[in-house]
Amino acid sequence: MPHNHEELLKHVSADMPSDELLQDLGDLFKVFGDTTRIKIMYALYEDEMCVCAIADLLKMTQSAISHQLKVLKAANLVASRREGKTIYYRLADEHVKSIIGQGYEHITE
Amino acid sequence: MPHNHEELLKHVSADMPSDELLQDLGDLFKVFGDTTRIKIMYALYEDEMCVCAIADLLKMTQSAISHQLKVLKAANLVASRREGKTIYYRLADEHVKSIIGQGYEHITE
DNA sequence: TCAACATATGAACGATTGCTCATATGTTCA
DNA sequence: TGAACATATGAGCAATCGTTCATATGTTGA
Repeated sequence: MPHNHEELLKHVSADMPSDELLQDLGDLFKVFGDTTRIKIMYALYEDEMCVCAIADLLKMTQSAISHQLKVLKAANLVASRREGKTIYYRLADEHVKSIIGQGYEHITE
Repeated sequence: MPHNHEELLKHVSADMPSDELLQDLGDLFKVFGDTTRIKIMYALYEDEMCVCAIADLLKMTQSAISHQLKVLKAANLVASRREGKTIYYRLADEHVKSIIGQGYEHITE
């Protein structure tokens, strides 16, 4: 007979967040899971930037950057403001820095 | 003439980590970017668990869990020990909890 | 109002990902 | 040693992802 985990499972599943929240968590981290988006967030670490400056910095097309900014914005990781023709993006809150910071610590150990 | 960001770019790119590190960061977060793996990490939050207990808990096949544990282990997010036929997995370090914790805070605001 | 600029968006395509299925490896006990 | 159990692994397939290309939207100044 395969071994029995009934007790353990009862305990652990009681402490598990809802499937919906776990799905949202995965979706959030998926946004961090791409080098281009990580670079964009790092670029915005200190100051806001317009789309074409980010494109110049990363040597990528304006379109590619724009698509990724949309993803970042949908996840509430960046915010933007318009100034004439230009749109400036900035990090939306401190979580971005602390999440990246923790990741940084993990890989540089 | 499109507008000029030379000064800004010089400053920002000086503060950017290496491409290799940014790639590693993206790869790390990619591992967090899947609901199954998030669930596994949550299951291990309090205590170690064997593979079949995790499979039972998540109602998934042993094979699927085993594949994902391999990904988690390659990223140094979980560690394992053998006890007879059974292999117990546990979280590898505190970064897992703090990264998930920061993500949790971000989405529950 | 129209040309130039800045950004956004939709379709399409190649690459990556997560699961399943079949099977292999490793361990215990009779 | 061989049957039963626990886990790992490789191939294959559908689904998702990130980019490009073409084009649309929005803003300014002449």
